[in-house]
Amino acid sequence: MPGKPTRERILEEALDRFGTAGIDATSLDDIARGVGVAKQTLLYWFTSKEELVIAVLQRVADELVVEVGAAVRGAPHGFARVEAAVTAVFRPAVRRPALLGLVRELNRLSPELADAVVSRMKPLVAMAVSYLEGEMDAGRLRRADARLLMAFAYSTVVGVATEPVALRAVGWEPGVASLRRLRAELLAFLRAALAP
Amino acid sequence: MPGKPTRERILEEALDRFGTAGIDATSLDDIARGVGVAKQTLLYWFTSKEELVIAVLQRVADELVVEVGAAVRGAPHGFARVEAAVTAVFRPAVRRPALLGLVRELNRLSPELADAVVSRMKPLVAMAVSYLEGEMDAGRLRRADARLLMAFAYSTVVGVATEPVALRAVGWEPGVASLRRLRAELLAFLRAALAP
DNA sequence: ACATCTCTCTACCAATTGGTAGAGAAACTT
DNA sequence: AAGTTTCTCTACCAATTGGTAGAGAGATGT
Repeated sequence: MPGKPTRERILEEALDRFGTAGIDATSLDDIARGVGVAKQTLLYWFTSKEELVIAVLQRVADELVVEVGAAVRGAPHGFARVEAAVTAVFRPAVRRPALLGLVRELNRLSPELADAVVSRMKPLVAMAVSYLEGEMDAGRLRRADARLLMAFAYSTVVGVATEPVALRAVGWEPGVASLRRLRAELLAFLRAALAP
Repeated sequence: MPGKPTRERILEEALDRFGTAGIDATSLDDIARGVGVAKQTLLYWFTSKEELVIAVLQRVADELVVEVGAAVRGAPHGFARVEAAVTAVFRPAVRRPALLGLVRELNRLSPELADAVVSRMKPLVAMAVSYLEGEMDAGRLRRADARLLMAFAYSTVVGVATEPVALRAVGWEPGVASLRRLRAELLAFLRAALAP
């Protein structure tokens, strides 16, 4: 039982379930059973399911923002920086597929909730956009609508990371080696798409 | 009440709900209420929820395969053909966002069900892959793993079409004009990514 | 006229949903 | 030692879930 405190374990289990099965399709009983605790223990730590959802979303948003932000700031300029961002998104996605799956759940959340999460990401987005525009001005990236460009890159990365079925449809089989090649091809794809 | 037959209206309503809210999160009562009919009428036409799910999935898969297949076959060679495919996927996605949303639901289906749908798409995938490889051999497309290339392109298109929240996060606002620009930028993105 | 088939309904059912009430144990304060 | 706070539990609850049983209405065939 010990190790991490109960609240922590609830949050992690909820993150996994919400991200893979979907929020609406995950019951408090599911989570409680996964943690090995009574459902009422969840409702002690989070007074309602919605509160639990909010807590999980905040955690995911913060984690992603911090992780990606750090990786990007630490990388040299040029495409290497884009590469660092992609890798930073990709790593946790592989380790924990539910993470990006949860980001996708945003689309079926109430607008207020979704907005709350999105606004946390705003600074990171703004930073990325102004960086991309700078690179375009310097001629190091293809000139285009930087905001949409980012949306496309995001879609591509998150899509690949969260859609095993689509990858299976094109004959891809999971594994460490093939995963490495997948990332390499993905970066080549993005590099070509962004090159001037 | 009349117009389309009941069974048809059930299928359409189910498609919309499954695609937007998710399959598990959609109850038979929801669908019945949407159609304006008693829940038991659903269970007359489809003996269980699973059967309804299967019927909806088959319809979506067939529709997409036929529509995209026709568009592609009718287009000239080169990138124009890719463009035709993207447009063919994009059009129904805009008209009916639930369509591609449902494709995403595949990831949380039972493997057997997902496989059944995927195998219907296999011929189209095979055709696309061999076409891409031909173009690469002819030097009209960047040399790369054609299968992964397709997975990336798919992710990008479907992601943009089904994730309004992500688009809002980069400051995009829906509308006919901006939608047109979105598609133009998306095609430019793909063209750059695929160009030799 | 009668029977059959097609379709939709009302009336239930057991299981599961998110949530409430409150008991019991253990660990701090005083 | 007594009281208070922190944490987890059992026992419920009304509402909703997917699904069953079967009645009734309307058309069609004989």
